[in-house]
Amino acid sequence: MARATLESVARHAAVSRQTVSNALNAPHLVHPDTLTRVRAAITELNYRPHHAARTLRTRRSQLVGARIEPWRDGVNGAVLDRFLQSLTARAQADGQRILLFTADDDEQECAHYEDLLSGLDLDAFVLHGTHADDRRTAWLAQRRVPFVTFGRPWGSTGTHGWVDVDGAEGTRAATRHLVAAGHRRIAFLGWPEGSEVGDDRRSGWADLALAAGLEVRPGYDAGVADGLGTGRTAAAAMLDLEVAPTAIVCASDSLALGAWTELTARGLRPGADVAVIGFDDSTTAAVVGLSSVAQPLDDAAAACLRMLHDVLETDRPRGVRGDDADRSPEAGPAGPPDPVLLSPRLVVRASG
Amino acid sequence: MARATLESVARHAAVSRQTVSNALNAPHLVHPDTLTRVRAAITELNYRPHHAARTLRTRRSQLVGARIEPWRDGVNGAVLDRFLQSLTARAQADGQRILLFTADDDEQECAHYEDLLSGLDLDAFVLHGTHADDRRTAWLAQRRVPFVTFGRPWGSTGTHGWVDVDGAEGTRAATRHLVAAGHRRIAFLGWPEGSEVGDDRRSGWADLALAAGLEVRPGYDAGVADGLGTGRTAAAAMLDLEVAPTAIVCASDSLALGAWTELTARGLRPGADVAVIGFDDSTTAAVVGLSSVAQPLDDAAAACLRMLHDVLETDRPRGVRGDDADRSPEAGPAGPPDPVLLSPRLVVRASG
DNA sequence: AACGGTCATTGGAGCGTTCAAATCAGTCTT
DNA sequence: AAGACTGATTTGAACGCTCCAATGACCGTT
Repeated sequence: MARATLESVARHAAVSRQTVSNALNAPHLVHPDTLTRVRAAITELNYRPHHAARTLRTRRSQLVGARIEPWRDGVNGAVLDRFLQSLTARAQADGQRILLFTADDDEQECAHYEDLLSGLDLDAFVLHGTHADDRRTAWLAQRRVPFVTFGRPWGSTGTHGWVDVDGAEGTRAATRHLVAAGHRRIAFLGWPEGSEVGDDRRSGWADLALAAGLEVRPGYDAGVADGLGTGRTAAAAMLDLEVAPTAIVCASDSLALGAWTELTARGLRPGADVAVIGFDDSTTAAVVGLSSVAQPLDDAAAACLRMLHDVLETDRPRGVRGDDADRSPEAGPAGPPDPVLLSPRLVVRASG
Repeated sequence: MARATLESVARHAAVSRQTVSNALNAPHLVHPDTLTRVRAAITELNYRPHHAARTLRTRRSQLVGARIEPWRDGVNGAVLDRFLQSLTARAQADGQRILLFTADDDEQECAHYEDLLSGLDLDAFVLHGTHADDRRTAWLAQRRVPFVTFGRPWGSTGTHGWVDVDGAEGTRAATRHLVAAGHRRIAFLGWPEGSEVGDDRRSGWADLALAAGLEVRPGYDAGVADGLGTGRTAAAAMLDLEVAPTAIVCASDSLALGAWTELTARGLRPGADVAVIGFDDSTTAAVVGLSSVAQPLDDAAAACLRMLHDVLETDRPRGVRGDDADRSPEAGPAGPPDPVLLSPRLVVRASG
């Protein structure tokens, strides 16, 4: 059976091509009676609009590009994986699709943008892992390509829409929870200074430690590379202090699980003897009973797509070609959408 | 600057549209001198073929669909993540792109196939997580849609191309390694019988235990749901046996890490006192020093795409429309490509 | 009864590409 | 020297869709 086209549906419903097209894309333009007749024909012939033909005409592909990472560390990899999963599900519900690509660095990523834009007419991109002076956002903004980032534009004056999870709020909540449980000596086990995400998470702990007048001793603030091994040795050093902390807030589950391992090795019970709270709520944390700060990845993905939707609406009002110079005046530049900063959720388990 | 088209390139090189098209798709048809001239024009105008237009004409989109999982367990999720990453990279190098979609079950997945095929003209699919009587493969095969699976067609007589990793070979290698190290009482900690992948991994251990005449006592073969907690309790039960095993081969890293945790809790050193070997080579395994069987995911992805390439070549010789009935005779049905069964690699670390 | 106005619908054109057939040299046959 | 053949290139059509301008039909107003 040959594929159904607008033409064949039109013949079947005794109307014109354009009316069928309108029934699909602008139902308010077509008479109710005609509408039902057309819709019947559509289902009967099992018609599906042909994506490529539509793209060719409208310059909209309903495709959103997302980079998949070459493999960072265990924790972040899993986070991206879950984010992508949510993104795919949300986009799908909205008639859009996620197209994957890889790149070794930001420069190569920009080159891929070029390919994907002129070759596949991608509508937009979702970036992640933003950092200060990110050339990717500059590249896209300059060319007026719609995009949003999962991750705020650290430092630089971001003129684009972004969605992020408030890391400081997460560690603050963790620390607050520990304070409420009676802890006064709460340490922070994070990454070396200089990583934006790490510094942010550290600041939440530091804020509350100051505000609550906690007993912060030298050695209560460690910064090591992410990993179970490094986390374990750093935790060991804390426990060996003359006055050891009674709780440790960590910048990642890897570090927290390292601390957890060290505790159990010493015969200490996480939670009962020394509290530990991780970050990212990995499945491992769930299994061993490690409290952790969970990022609302599904909400983040939804927010990204909602924002993208708005950007696409305001940017190209009604199929206007990208002829630069003369943008339709009534739409205006409209400025970037309001950023979204989501609060993470503290998942309390046995460890704290 | 308006986008370059075949037309504009043609004018610039003083040839016709079609010659430029040929220079790209069938260089042997065009005169060497003309070729260089056209190529110069292409680079000068920064021309990129327009994907949608080509798809509209040729019915080939260069797009391959892959399903991203709604989140299984930690281990399998990571495996899929790494596989997708490799798949994306390999496809990209070959001029193809990976398009993501999600589905709650096999039936819904088939519905998506329909959408993706007639709407987006997807060229092919890569499936994973195959099982006996998989309706997805039946659906695709019946409609003659090109696809390969990562995972063999368990039980059913698969008439499609597939790539898989030999799980039995992995556990066999692990067991062999332990035998070589002098172990005689080697237990297996796996999943309940009935899961195809789990049974396969168990069989490798069972094979070698028989062949090497190992001392397999009651309780040396456990089957529990995947997870750290379940693994730990199952391992505890083994260690409590009157004659405990000196080594444990596991069906997953989750189980192995559970066993590992139980060992350290008892003051036993993994490797020195009781050997433990996991499966899937997770990052956690790497960090804690757990030996594990690594799946060659990058090779698997490459094999999938190579196979897909072959299927696409033989199936639609030269842009032939899918008019069923009259397939070009010289190509013939050609049958499914030879399956690829990859051997996993045992990564030996401190634990065994 | 002629006029402007809204609503529903229509036909033609064009998006950028490839296919199929046609053209036009030049070379080899007989 | 006329025909058949090869190789390089061109032209028109088509893929399925949406944009745009135009067409009637029907309404109320002057």
